[in-house]
Amino acid sequence: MASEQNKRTGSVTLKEVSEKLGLSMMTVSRALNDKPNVNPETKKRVLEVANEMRYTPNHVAKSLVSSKTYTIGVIIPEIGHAFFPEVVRGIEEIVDQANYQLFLTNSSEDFEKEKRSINALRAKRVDGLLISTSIKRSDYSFFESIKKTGIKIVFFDRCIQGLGISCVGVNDRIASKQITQYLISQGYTKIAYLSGPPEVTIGKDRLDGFKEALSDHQLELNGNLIIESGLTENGGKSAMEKLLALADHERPDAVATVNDPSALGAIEAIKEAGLKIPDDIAIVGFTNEVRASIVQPPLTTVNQPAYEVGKRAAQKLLQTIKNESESIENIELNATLVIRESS
Amino acid sequence: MASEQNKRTGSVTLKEVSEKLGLSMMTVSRALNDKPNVNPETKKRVLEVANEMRYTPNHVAKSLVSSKTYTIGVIIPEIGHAFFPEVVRGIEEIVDQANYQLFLTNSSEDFEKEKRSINALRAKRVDGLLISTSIKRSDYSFFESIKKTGIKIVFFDRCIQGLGISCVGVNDRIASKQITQYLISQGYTKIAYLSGPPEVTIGKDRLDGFKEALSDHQLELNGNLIIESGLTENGGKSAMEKLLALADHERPDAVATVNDPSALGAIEAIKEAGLKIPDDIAIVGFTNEVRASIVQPPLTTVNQPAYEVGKRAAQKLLQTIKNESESIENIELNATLVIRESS
DNA sequence: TATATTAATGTTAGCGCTAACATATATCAA
DNA sequence: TTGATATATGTTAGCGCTAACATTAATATA
Repeated sequence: MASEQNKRTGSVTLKEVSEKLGLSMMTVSRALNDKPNVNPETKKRVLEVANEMRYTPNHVAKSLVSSKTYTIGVIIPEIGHAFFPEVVRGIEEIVDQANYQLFLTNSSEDFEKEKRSINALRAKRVDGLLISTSIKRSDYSFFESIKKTGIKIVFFDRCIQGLGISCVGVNDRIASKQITQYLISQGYTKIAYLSGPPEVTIGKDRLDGFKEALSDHQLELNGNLIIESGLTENGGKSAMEKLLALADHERPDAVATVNDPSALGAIEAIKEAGLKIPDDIAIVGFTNEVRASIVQPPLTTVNQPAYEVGKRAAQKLLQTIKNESESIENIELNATLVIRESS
Repeated sequence: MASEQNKRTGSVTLKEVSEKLGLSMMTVSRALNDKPNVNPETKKRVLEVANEMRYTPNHVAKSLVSSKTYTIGVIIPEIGHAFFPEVVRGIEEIVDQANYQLFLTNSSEDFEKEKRSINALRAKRVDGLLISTSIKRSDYSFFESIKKTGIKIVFFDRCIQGLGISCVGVNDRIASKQITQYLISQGYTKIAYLSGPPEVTIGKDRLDGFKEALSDHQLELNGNLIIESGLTENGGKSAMEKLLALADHERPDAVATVNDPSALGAIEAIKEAGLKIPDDIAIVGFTNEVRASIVQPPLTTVNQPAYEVGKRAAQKLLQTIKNESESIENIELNATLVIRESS
């Protein structure tokens, strides 16, 4: 293209602009960065010429000088889960407003990949990291060691406690308690629960909330009515089939579930058994994914403020980056009940 | 923490590692980057000490030297649309395999934001850009000008032709033609169409495919049966209401639509009118979003290979980055019909 | 008038790294 | 023994930019 272009990279450098103007690089730099002590007319000329030459500042060089990259890294366990794109939308909005850019990596629930990504992002010198971890075991030494490097981190949705790292999540225990209380208030008494994997926080917290609601209302906790379904539709279906195979006097009149897919699977099983929802068995989900409103009958569930989680996590991270002494917080957002016809 | 840490950034530098080892920076650099002419024993020591000191190479500095950042930028119109997270998943997979990182920005269908993001990413010196543009007008001068800067670009899903930029998309015209042909093969003859905005490629292409299928089968094109619905559920519903208000002899026996939301809206209208699907009116969608399989009756629609679009686009971009003389291609992936009960 | 003050610009050095060239030592052929 | 060749290491310069200090010219103050 134009003759002023740099041979090496194809882009115009400060030096080239300053030579064209007959000024020092420093003056041009000051003019372009709104620094004081630049003659207004000089500034005008600089801006004109820089524009004309299509000068684009090299942020790589800027970052090397300032040791700030204005980038953050985001680690998502699975972008395919409807929850996370919404979180990312929230993060992106805040990050964009602050003129940061966002590196996205999808760990696909693979902790090895997550580690590789985090290390790559550290090498890229991101100013901070927003992590929803895929780790299932309790070996948090990796996070301990990267915390020691001083990089700013905020966890979201899937948090690890006790590391002194801020976290933004949804209070799953309370939400699960609320939706169970709702079932109880509707007069159901034999309430079953399709639980998630106990080693994952959401699995544990939601089950805890369920149990708490029962005991608050002096309802007996029947161990036979708590079945592990995992987080999938298939899991929900086969778990429900087990419940339906119980003797009449044990059979539940309502089912709470760890998430919507699990509830959707359970609905299938109930329908196949020729039973009516909610007349024979009521059911509630957790997540409020797209299908929840359209399944027959529409599913009562819990809406998680995904977008808000993203926004708050990003805000917290940017504050932590800006302010060396920012406090470590555990921010829990409240989910809301979405009452539909399945209960 | 450890005393070897750099005062400025908190991270260990090559210089610090080399001083500890009593070697020159160059030797250490060579050892760490698997360059030839390093004594195997020296290399071993270097690796040990670097590890011990938790040395993390500074890619910002590397990038400045090499003018390669191993990053690409991805511009998405709306991460909230189910199609795009899948595309991103495909992109991420390829990009990760090649040890690149991915900057994600969500333009929210706002072209001004899109431009700002592209410029910011250029300043960050991304090696390439993957763009699904939000532009609706036909002023492509912005893309012409950034193309001149020499940055590598591949469009995906929403392409702009005639700029000499590669593109990976789904052949909407053919897919739309196929699903219409399917309706025809089922014996429907009075087929209506709920169209998208004509100024968007998908709006135009899908309508074209519909028309082509009709004319290929010598079916008359009744202008009254083509109604603009936009891309939303509400639009689909009110467009369908207009069709239902037609005189009996004009009323369609089947409806093809520009996308699933529009079809879902139309289904609502048909149900409210007390008509049966597909007995009174058949309907087909386009996109195969999550709700399509769960709506009553399950919706016959077109499945777009979103994940594949992402993969191919990322592959093409990486090739374009690697190979200066990579050809400009227009890659069209085929959508597949998903036959369900609504037709 | 001499001197301090401010405004506008310039020079130097360095961010962390590596390419390119330079040097030292060991190994080989003739 | 001499120089040629290969191996291992070191030195210099520079990527594009800016902080910090230096200089010059213009203005204000005593």
